[in-house]
Amino acid sequence: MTSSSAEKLVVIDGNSLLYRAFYALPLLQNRRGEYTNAVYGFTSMLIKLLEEEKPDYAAVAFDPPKPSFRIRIDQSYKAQREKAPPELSEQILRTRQILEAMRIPVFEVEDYEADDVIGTLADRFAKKGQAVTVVTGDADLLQMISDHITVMMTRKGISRMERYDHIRLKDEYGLEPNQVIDYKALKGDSSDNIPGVPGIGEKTARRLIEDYDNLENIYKNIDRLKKRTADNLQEYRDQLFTGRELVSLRRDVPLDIDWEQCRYGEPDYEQLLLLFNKLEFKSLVNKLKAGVSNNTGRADSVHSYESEQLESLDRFTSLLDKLKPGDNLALLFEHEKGRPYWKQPVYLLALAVKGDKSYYLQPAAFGGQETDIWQQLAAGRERGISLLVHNVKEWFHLFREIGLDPPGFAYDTKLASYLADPARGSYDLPDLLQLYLGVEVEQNSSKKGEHPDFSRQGQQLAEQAATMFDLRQCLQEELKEQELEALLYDLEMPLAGVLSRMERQGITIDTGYLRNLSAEIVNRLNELESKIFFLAGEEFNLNSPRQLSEILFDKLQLPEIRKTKTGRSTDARVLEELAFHHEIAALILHYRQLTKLEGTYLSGLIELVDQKEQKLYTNFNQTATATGRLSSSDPNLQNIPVRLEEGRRIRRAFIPSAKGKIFFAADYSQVELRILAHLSRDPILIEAFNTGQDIHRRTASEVNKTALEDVTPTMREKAKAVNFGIIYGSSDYGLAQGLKIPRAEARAYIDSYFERYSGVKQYMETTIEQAREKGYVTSLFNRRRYLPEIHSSNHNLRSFAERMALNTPIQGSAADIIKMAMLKIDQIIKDGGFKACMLLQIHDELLFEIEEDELNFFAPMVRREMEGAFSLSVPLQVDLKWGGSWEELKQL
DNA sequence: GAACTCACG
DNA sequence: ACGTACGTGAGTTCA
Repeated sequence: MTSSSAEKLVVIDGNSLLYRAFYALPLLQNRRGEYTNAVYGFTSMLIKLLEEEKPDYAAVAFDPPKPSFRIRIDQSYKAQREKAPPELSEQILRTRQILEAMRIPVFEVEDYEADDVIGTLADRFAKKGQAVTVVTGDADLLQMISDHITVMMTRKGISRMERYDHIRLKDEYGLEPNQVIDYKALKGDSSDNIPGVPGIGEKTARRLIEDYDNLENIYKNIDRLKKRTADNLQEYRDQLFTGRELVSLRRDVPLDIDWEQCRYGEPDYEQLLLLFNKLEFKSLVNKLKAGVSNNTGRADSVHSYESEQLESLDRFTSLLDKLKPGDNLALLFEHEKGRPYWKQPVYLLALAVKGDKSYYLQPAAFGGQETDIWQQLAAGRERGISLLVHNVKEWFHLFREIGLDPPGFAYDTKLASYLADPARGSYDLPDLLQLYLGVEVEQNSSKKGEHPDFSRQGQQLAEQAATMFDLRQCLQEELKEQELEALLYDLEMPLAGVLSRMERQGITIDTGYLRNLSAEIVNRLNELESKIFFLAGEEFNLNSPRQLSEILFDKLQLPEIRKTKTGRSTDARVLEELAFHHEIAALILHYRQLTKLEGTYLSGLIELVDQKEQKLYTNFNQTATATGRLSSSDPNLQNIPVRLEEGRRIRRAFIPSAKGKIFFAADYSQVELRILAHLSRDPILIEAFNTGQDIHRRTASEVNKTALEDVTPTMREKAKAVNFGIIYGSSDYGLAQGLKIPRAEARAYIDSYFERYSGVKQYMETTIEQAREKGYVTSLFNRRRYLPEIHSSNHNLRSFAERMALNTPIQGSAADIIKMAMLKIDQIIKDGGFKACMLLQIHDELLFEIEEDELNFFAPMVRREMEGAFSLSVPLQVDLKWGGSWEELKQL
């Protein structure tokens, strides 16, 4: 028996556990499409084992890729065994990386199996009089059991393991450890291709061993056996002894063992966390973190959560003065509530010094000296201190608001994490800390109206600041791997500066005009409402689709065109149908149109106009879309009506901020189709753009196989819809809806398109193929979007992912290009002494307000920079317009 | 908070 | 047999 003072070795049968994990768990994948089930199962078994066994030493053995010496004893040994499926083999490398991060040595010896290595390790360790636990799913290893060696066998799935010592072995199998070999040789093993002896199965083998102890003794007493058994034993004697040789573990594998290297201590937490995050093992990340903080002394070296409030400017100054060039400072702050957010006072600032303490302070408490704080931070940057922030755009705002030039910021964890995975829902710091580091930060628990506890909030923010260094480390490695660094440093981070200027500039609104328009629309709404109620024969809530559908389909018995998830659809397309049956439908359509205008764009916008400046301040969100586009919110100025005349009148309220200024707009023409031409290298598409043809007309002529001159307006309209469809991922159903034609006809258009544009067809096919292979697609600038559902067995989800795979490189590249152009133009405005201001970006269009007399210089510059932002295999074309309001822009 | 509808590119 | 065009944000209703 083992004495309590003895040290313990855990030695693991790597292949056995990995196979077990693989088959016990469903085929899990991470969002990149990498299979992870075996790694996950293996790792969680390993962690559980280490927790329970608390070994002093640990080692793992793997089978080498080539067959062992046993193949020379018997050519058919393991011959029938199938190769591991690729979904499993691709997980071996990751498993080894995990073991490396856990600092557990891996043994793999050519010409020997893992079992032999385990036998040798266990034997040598046990000979020192110490305890060994062998972990496996393979009963062969039960032969190792001794006073010093026990075997943990995996059972059912991955959650349970059972320990075998010689008592349990005797109880369950009726065997002594050294009898395991003879027993198995007798009964055979189909999985290792050990034939055994015909007619002898588990029962007989067990009885024979029980009665006669070993093979030699069985043969000595062969006369006492049943004739049939005896005959078979005689006939298959050679085979039986060969089998025994195959089953016997070697305990003399030539190994140089340095036991100190096997000593189990601290894993490399950072490396392990990084791996778990890549593999998306959320529960293990949490477990690891929990383990880390339980492990006393370790928590402090991972994160220092100590923070101190700075009560005076002197304390702040001396803190900054102590910092040396190359030091890192993480910064977070919080505004008071209000709009626009960047005009609100900062009530809390938190700082963390890398490798040192963190601090928080209340800038307003320093009286008139608040500006000094920001000045000193900027000066710190000048002295070579790296500033690490989360959402650099807010910092640009902060400095501009107090009239300082913003310093350079070294890293933005928000933008970095967006590039690492732009489809994620949230980029809030606490969420990222949870996701990447498994850190559960205390969230501000003060409820509305409750007085927030400043020091508590300060400590929370300081704690978050302190963890940003580890977050940056993770993100830097991830971005380097994905080659996203240029996109971060040269595009998104500088763009944040441009966006902050645009947001600050705001856009002037003619509120009086908007109010008049609102009044007019409200009047017309009232009239419409009365007419509708009269036709319906009763009053009801027109804004409720539910009540409306009761009126239309139950009371008026109009035909139900389409269903929604929960009821009968009443959307515009349905109402257009119904207009053929009843005059109420057209009125409702008009009502809907006007309520939208009134609610969202008239009274909705008026409320948001800054009274003092008569301006609207939008937010350009840089981390909102999965494709790389910007979005605009509070208010959204990227969806101001333009298509219908009635809505277009809203734009008349958007005016330049002063006399002598005009609006100037520049928009890319057909940018997405041009990008498609470039990406697909389709000769027809390229030629059409290179010769400056009307692309929809050309498509119509190709698809209908008619001469360009014979294309009718209807044909062109349909071709336009087809071109849209192609960009969106082309489905016949979608095109049919867009064109209001039968699906078969839509199918025919698409087929005809792909017949002519075979380059596009091929591009689509290879794009989907690559998405499947890699699990993601990329834009021109290497912006990446993961599409985990491309592997879904659900047809619907998979088709969605395939259309995203087709659309994202196109939409994303267009976003890359206009962002690049914005950077260049912004730079030139600053350098060239232009008074122009960039106001809005609407995906393929930029709106500026400029001095009337600089139009002649400014316009060609903008065209040059936008068209030259990136060189495609077709020209980029930019159309220019100008005017006195956003409504009346005339072609330049 | 989900569902529906609708404004934009 | 399936049921969808791609990407957003905002207002309203209703459970």
